[in-house]
Amino acid sequence: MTAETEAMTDDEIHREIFDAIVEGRLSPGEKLGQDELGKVFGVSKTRIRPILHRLSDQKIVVMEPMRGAFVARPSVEDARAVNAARQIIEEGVIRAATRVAQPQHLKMLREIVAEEQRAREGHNGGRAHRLTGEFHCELARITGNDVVSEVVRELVSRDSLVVALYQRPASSGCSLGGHADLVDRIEAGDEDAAAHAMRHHLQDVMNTLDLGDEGRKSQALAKAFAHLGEKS
Amino acid sequence: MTAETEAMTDDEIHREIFDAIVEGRLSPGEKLGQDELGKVFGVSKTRIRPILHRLSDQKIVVMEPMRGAFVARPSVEDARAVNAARQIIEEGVIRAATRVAQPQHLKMLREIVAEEQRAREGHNGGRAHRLTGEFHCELARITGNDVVSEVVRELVSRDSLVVALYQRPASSGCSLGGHADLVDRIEAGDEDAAAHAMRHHLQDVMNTLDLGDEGRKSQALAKAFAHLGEKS
DNA sequence: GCAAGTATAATCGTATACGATTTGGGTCGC
DNA sequence: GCGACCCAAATCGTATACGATTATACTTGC
Repeated sequence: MTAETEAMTDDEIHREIFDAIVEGRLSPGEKLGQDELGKVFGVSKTRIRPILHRLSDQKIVVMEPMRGAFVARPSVEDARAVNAARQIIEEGVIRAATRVAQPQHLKMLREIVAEEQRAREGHNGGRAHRLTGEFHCELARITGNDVVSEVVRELVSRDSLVVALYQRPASSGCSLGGHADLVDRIEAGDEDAAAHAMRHHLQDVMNTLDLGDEGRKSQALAKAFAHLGEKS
Repeated sequence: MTAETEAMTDDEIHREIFDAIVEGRLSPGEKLGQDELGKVFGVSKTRIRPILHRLSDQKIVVMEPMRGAFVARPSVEDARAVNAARQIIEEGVIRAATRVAQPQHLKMLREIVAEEQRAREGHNGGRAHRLTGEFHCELARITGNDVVSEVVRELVSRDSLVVALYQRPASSGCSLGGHADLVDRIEAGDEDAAAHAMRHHLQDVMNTLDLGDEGRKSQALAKAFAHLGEKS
């Protein structure tokens, strides 16, 4: 269990929890006990608390006063806000990327798209989703600006929780051609077309989500026992 | 001194230090002792440490291991990176803002521009600079997206330290017409022109800085005693 | 039998205490 | 006189300890 007998740095512990959440190993709403995490990583909760606060700043954890930390459970409004923010910010990103993109960059992007395709064909939804995020991060990296990369990375990680909560069961392979299309526009050097495609791509992703039934966040139980009663 | 006998929440303490840095009350490089801050706010350093870490995540404080926390002292590369990131991200922001701007929004922007002008005429450089940041934040607010507003706010705050370090002494009133021009483009509804103007505006701000002499960050002492010897 | 009130256990938030590391000054040797 | 070494004071980082608050289970009255 505590395989790491070696001392872990705060950043390592942070990344461990961060990845566990973004990759779906920890589900939204799950409790993150301080003493419990402390025992897992072999440290005291004195070091756990600031890490939880940091995750809270990144909006992938929520801390309820005197109750503890939980994996964030973004509301429908949050989901729409993050997606809208991505439409605004990543428009600037893809415009900048289109201006400076080199053949090597396009090659890298196409490789990710291909891997994504393979993952989908193998019905590996989790891996496909990870690569989707990776694509957008790599796109940001083309700008050569670490600050931009960090911002995009944060937004993408927040979206991970959104899809974990609101993804339609059978629609893991939705916007198949979206990314390939973006690369084409970038390669063509058509900045306006690339920007337009990006906005619609993100809008498409939004539309594949199941944001209609508002109560899904608290309907996990209702869904689990749906077979008991059909009415209400 | 500790006027606040009432208990302050962590966020209040955070904001207090944050504002002190952004408004220039604390200069880049200044030491932020944990025990010292604890005594100032009447709490223990257990509560100070996470706050310093949070400021460190926001990149306006740096924490050197086993040495303590200091007000950040962004390098020339950092300065360029933040400005470049703003050019990329705020292009998306001003495009989105141009699409949805209402007369009331333009009125608000023009008021800020006017106040800025007055502050400059009154040779109140500090206030003028604060309003410059306010302008960009208000622009982001037009999008109606809190996530975007937060991102812009963070970038603007980081730029505060850059100008505190690299601003040319006599050039506090540099890009006078820049903001008014931006509002005109938005009012005209010309998205491309607004985006173009934004990029050049940020580039202009960059050009007014004194990034040439690389060592300015550690030349505070050298400059203070420049009269002693001209050679070196 | 069920609801309300109470007591206990568990957990959070903060202060205090203690080892680890750095910094500045002083001393010794050259 | 100058540099290297060493020691003490200060500060950081972490663990432990303790009050405060909440959740759970039990008891009691209706």
